[in-house]
This record gives sequence, structure tokens and C-alpha cells, in this order.
Amino acid sequence: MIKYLDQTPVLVAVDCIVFGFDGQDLKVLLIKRGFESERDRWSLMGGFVKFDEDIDQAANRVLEQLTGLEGVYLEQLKVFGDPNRDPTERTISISYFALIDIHQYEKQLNDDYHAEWFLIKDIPQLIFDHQEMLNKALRKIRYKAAFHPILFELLPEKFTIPQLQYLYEGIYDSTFDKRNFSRKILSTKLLIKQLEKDKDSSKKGAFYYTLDKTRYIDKFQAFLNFIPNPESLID
Amino acid sequence: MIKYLDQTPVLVAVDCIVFGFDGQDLKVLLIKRGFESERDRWSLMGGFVKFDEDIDQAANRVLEQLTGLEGVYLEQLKVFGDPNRDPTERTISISYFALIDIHQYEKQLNDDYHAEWFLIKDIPQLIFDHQEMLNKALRKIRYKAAFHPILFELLPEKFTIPQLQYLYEGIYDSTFDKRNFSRKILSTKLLIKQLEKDKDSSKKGAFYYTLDKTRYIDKFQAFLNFIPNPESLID
DNA sequence: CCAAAAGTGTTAGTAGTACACCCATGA
DNA sequence: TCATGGGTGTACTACTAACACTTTTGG
Repeated sequence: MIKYLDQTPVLVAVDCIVFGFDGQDLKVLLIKRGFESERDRWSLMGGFVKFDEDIDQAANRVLEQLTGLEGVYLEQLKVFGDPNRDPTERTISISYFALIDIHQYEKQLNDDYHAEWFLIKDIPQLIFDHQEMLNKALRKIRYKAAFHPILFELLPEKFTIPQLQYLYEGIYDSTFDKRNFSRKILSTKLLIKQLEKDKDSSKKGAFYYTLDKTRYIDKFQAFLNFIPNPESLID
Repeated sequence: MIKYLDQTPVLVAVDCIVFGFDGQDLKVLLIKRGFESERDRWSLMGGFVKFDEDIDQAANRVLEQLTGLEGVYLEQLKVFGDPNRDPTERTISISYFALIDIHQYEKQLNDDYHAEWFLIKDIPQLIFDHQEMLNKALRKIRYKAAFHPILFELLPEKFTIPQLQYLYEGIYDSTFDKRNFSRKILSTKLLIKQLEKDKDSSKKGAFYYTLDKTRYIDKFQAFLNFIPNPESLID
């Protein structure tokens, strides 16, 4: 068996940036690192790729081991490969971002895994280049959500249009006209109106909608420009 | 010094997909692999990341060593990490794509480096998962070029609007109305009209234009939707 | 003088934006 | 009954798409 001689192997890690939306704010999930070096400092969900493991698999496994999350939206973001990014040992890291419905997992995450949600404006000091990864992920989400319906991944199965609008406004740190917003969203034909109303946030109540999964998959690439100036987005 | 114990390091490679446009067709640069295994089979420009080297650096170095290309547009694409992708040894590969002006390098590439240009429709059998990388890079270019002026990287410093249109038509395998195309392009204010004309492709001659570099940088994120249905694009 | 490609303007339709009032209900 | 948030329609503007003729000039 031929081998590549004279090549130095390096450690390969994956780091997952997990986003959630609590109905008010976009949040990021962090844990206290469980091993040396930098044990007990705040960190993204990270781990090493095993010898016999595909990279996407590794990301899913690490995420599951550290948070119990399975089958969530997970997308490869970028490789971070500065030779000095981890002073312990040369390690390159392949970053992924995940979008989840925060309420579906909130309790499990806190009780079983001691993971904690942080406001974007309120992130503690992170290890290595994790803050840079987070920034990159945020920009990517803003970019992608302008053309693809990924933000639905952050919402529960049933949601109202005002909730959805609130989410978009949070992501783009801006406000939209509710008449235009609702027309735009409904014109995608991606939403199915339910009979039931959410009465929590108003007296009149807002109708629940669910995602039309079939159309969601079909139309994933075809979505509307939600933001006034897509120019400002950086991939 | 703490080290990460019990973690298996793997080899990390970079592979560069180099695109060029000859005025007629989009082409891809390939070389015959210079080492075992798979020596002498057609391959993308690949090499291993050195122990002390940043990933982007590695991609630039490998590209330069194999083709002499320096300072060209080079963007990270995706990590390919199937454990069996390279049967020789577990290697993950970080793919990059480059866009260059084919004529500026054509001679050098053939004479000094024995690299060859291939039509997209006419790619020979490639090693490992290089065909998959190429497909991914093509989709990415189509996606990105719909919103960002990256295709100018494929043209010489001076080019005509019909040339540019021909390029876009090639990339999107479709045709555009020349009146609308020219209006759209000129409305970006990215082009500076020259006094000189290109008389090669017509008797009347077409005016040369150059890119306004300052505006190009400023407007890189703000470009027009060139294709009729961006839906069809997959990131 | 004619073939071949360059260059240019107008109109109609569509999509986006701005804007204000009524509705339902719990307290 | 009133305060709160939900829901809807219309007019204007801007962009996009469709379309045809004139210009230049080398052979």
C-alpha cells in the first residue's frame, strides 16, 4: 500500500455554531469546554473528526454528543486554519452552523448538557477563534436568509405571521411594514393557515401557520428578497 | 505543553479548480498528477497543507507551484471529507476555485507547467472526487455571479460589452437581449469606456471598456440579478 | 454595396413601496 | 369601553422585459 510520505498530518476538528430564536431575540448556544486546554471556558460545540468518519457526520455526532440535538439544520460554513489558532496543537477546524427551534430543546439543553443560550450582544469571551466563527456565521445567515427560507428552521412547527416578522426584523436589525411583509410571505405559498389562534401575545389572537414541507423543499432555492438593500450583505 | 491525546491526525490537502474563459467557452485547467498514487492521471491542482501553513496560504502556494499563478481570485469552496475519498490514505481536501484571464497565462501554463484547458463538456476522467468538486464549483460560480461581479475576473483588462455578454450567456447557458444587457451593465457604473475599439470580431468594431477598480471593490456586494430565474441556482 | 455585428429608445407589464383604517377581544 | 395587537386594500413608483431599426466598415 502506497502512503504519502513526508506529509505531516494535522488534527481536524469541527465546531458548531447553534442559533436559536426565543420569540424576542436571536441567541447562540455555548458550552463550557470539557477538556484541556482551556477547560471550563465558553466555547462553541467542538470536537475532533475521527479517523474513519465523514466531516458532516463528525459535525452531527459532535453536536449530538454535546447537546443531544439530532436531525437539525446543519450547514458547513468555512474552514479556519491559522496554524496558531489553537496553541495546544496544530488543529484546523471546520465550522458548521445550526438553526433550531429554541423552545423544543431549551430544557434538555440546560438540564442534561449544561449548554447555555446567549444574546448575540452579550457573548462572553470565547476560546480561540470562536468569536470570528460566530461573526462569520451571522453574516452567512443574513446573506442566505435574504434568498432562502432558512429562518423557518428557527421557529416552532406552528407560528404566527407577527412572530415571523419579528424574527426577520431581529435578524436584519430593522423594521418592515406589516402589510407588505404579510403579503410577501403569503405570496410564497409556503404557509398553511391553521384554524387555531395564538392568544398569548394579543387579545384578538393571531392565526397559526405551518410550513408546507413539500413546497418548502421545492422552493428552497426560490425565495424573496426580504431586505431592502441586499448590497449590505457579505457572504 | 498539553497535547490532545488519543486523537488521530489526518492529512489535509487543498485542491484548486481554475476556471478560464477563452472568449467562446468556459474552461477548466487540469494537470497530470505528478506523484503516486494515481500519477499521470488528470487532476485538479492539489497538494498538502504544510504543518505551519494557513489554509488559504496553502491554496495559493499549491496553485503557484503547479501553474505559476499568483494573486488571482481564489475562494474557499467546501471541504470534502469522505474517509474513502483517497484510497491511499485518509485525507480531507479543502477545495478552492480560481477565476483567471485565460489569455494572460495560456502560454506559460502549457509550456512551463503542462497544464491543459478543458471544455466543461469535455472533461476527462478525474481522480478521486475531483469531478464532484468541479460540479460544486460550477454551481457556486453561477450562484455567486448572479449577485456579484466576479465574472470580470475571467476577462482581460480591456473587454467589450459583447464579449461580456457572451461570457454571461455561456455561464448561464442562455441568451440575453443585448439592449437590456448593455443597459443593465452600464447602470452599475462599473465600466469605463475607452476610446479604442476592438475590431477583431466585427467590421464596425466594439468599444473597449475597463473595470473601475475602486467602484468594483465598493460594489462587490451590490450587483444586479443577471439571470431570469435565480431560483434555479444552488449554492 | 452588402453582410455582419454594434449600438441605441420606447412601451407595457410587473413588482415593490408607502400609507391608514377597521376588527376582535380581554381586562 | 377602551387599549392592544391583528388583519387587510389601494395608489404610486421603479424596475424589468419585450421589441426593431440605424450605423459602421471591411471585403
